Amino acid sequence: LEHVNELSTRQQMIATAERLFRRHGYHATSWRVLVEESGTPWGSIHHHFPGGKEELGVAAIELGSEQAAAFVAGSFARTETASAAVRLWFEKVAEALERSGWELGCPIATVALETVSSSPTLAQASERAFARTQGALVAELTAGGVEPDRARELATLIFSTFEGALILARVNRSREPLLLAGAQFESLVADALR
Amino acid sequence: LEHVNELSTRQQMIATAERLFRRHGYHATSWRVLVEESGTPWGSIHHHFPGGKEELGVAAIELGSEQAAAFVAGSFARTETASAAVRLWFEKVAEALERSGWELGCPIATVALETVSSSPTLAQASERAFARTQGALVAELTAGGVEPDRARELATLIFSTFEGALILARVNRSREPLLLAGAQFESLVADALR
Amino acid sequence: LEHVNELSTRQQMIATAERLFRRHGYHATSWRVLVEESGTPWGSIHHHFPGGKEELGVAAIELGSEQAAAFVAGSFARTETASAAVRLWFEKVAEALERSGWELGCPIATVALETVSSSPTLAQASERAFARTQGALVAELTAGGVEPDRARELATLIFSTFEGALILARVNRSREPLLLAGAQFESLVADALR
Amino acid sequence: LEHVNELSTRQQMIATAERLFRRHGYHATSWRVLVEESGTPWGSIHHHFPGGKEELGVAAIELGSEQAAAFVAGSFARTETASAAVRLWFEKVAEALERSGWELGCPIATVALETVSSSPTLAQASERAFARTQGALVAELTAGGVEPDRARELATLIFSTFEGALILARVNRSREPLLLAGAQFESLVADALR
DNA sequence: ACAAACGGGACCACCCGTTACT
DNA sequence: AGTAACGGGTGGTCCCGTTTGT
Repeated sequence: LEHVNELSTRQQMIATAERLFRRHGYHATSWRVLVEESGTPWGSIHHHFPGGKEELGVAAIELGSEQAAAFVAGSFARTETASAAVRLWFEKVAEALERSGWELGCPIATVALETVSSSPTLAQASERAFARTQGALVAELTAGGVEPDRARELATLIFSTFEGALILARVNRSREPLLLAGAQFESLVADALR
Repeated sequence: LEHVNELSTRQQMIATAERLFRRHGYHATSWRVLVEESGTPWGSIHHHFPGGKEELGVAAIELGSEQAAAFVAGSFARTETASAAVRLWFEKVAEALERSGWELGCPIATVALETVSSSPTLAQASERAFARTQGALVAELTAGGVEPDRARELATLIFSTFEGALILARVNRSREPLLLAGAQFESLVADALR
Repeated sequence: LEHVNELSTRQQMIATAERLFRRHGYHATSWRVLVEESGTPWGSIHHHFPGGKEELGVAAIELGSEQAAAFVAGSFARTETASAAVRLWFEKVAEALERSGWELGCPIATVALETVSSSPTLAQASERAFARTQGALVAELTAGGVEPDRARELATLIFSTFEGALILARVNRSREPLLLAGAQFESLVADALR
Repeated sequence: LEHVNELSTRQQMIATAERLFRRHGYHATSWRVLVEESGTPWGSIHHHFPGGKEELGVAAIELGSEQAAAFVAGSFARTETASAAVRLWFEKVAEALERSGWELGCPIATVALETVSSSPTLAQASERAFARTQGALVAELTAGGVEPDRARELATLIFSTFEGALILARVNRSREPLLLAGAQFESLVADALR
């Protein structure tokens, strides 16, 4: 029973951190706000994260990439063709973004940009996180019938656009960049399937 | 003469801020570091930026968007077709990024992501800055022969990809995402020119 | 007028620090207590001591050694022979210690012992401070007629005993160690004068 | 068997504490560092030291005074006259101090100075510890032929000098203060033996 | 005897904005 | 146009003691 609690405290901190990092970024998220939002105890911070805030950042980024990869997989699971899956993915993300009041962007990008030039640890975590998400996309495209080399190329392109469109959509408070990209890549992937 | 000096001090602060924001982001850049890096006087901060750090942020973002728009225009000026220009743009940015030790990313994106959900002033400045850069791209594409409506769509798509590829390139320390996108959009723009 | 105030704030902080370091040592003296005791503003700490607590420590140690050297000189000024001066010095220190409720020991020794193995900066400051005080004693002994080489030896011996007796007197809440040492060195110095 | 283990763990913690207190003092020595250095388990702290850090401090000081008293006795055991013993004592301590990289000073003085004005418990422990060491010296001098009253006086003087010279030697990274004092007291004790 | 987590609080560093004065 | 100091506040880290459960 306690084991559940222990897991829960650390996990709850990470989940809250992931949300706060998405919204306000790494530096603007303080431990104080984190414990207030998550309802977890101050005093256990150092116990659960002996590596300090950096360790929290790494954990949050990892959680974010897991969720992102799962989101990709979910879109492919719900559609018949890879091309439709890509479109659905972009559309669902656009919807979720709008529903959050344009607040919940990519859980990796903000922290990555803030820390890539100052914290090697977080920079590597960001790289791994992007690679994992992109890897999920490559796997799904290949499974969907795209030739492996082309799948890798396409995934890099699509994922780049995804990240950029997510930023533009958030700043412009508009789904358009994501929807446009979704439509464009639907046909591009369809071409690759022939 | 004095007016020149004042302008110069302010301008120097903004230029240094633009560089530091690109590298470390908004919150991780303090006035102290700024005056150390720029060699400008402490005491003039409030005089030149009565609006505080936010005003500095707005100015830096504006400077960044001017430079980005000029960079786009430069690529189109140096090539014959719009499709070649897009490719050149991505390639040149990739080169510049690598030359900076993968440190100098987009001057708008980092600050935008950090502040979009907390500072309306900076959020609006980011939106305007993205719009200006994207607008330059639309103008060039139209001037290059792309049909206006398609030019707007293409510009949104290309710019989205540009922003995302810039992030991935920086985090992965690789030009590939930018080069891949450049190549892809060269043919897409070429299609639009027919 | 303001110049006076400025001097006063930093100087007041140092004076209070010297007192607190004497009483409780370096690590047990916090900035919070310091500003409370001295009535100086929190916000100016970093302005007056950009080097942080270490810089405060160095300044306090320097002040302490100045006062100690002045105390030595004062004893020699008030007596006719060097031997009587040494005795008077030990006696006056013993009185002062008792009057302070056995709280105000050596302003250098505590900080020195706490930091000699961890802060080179403070270790050097301690060494300089001891050297200055001991140097004052050498100068006075020489001026009093002791042969220079013997004066240096005697000063080292007397100062060692002074520091140790101060500790024992404080811990035992007794003037005896200091008085005993004073009496012993009176005759030793008298021997050196023949 | 279990009893042996328990004793050993506690004893190991005390021994490590004694070393760390000598080097860095009481306040700069944390439980975390202690368990890391000693390799003893976290969870046993409260079991072995229900009185908290203060109890550890008392135990370390007691251990220190035992070792110091034994060191004194050892010097007297290895020499024929009390005067030679005193000199040997100072010389051996000077050697040991230098061998430790000028890090291992008196196991009592640092903690004593840090806590004498804030923790009555530790202050009393320090007083007892000094008294025990000094008492060993008195006993040896008396056994060596010094008249009891003079032995007490001499011991106070010598021990004062010992403590002070140990500080100066450590801060100056020089054996000189200890050697000088040893030589001086050799003749002083020799005088007392006549 | 040990382990894991809680829990509040304190540490020093540093932040940004403002004021008084040159 | 620039200086120096003020001023409150928060940053992340770490501390020591306690509790709960093996």
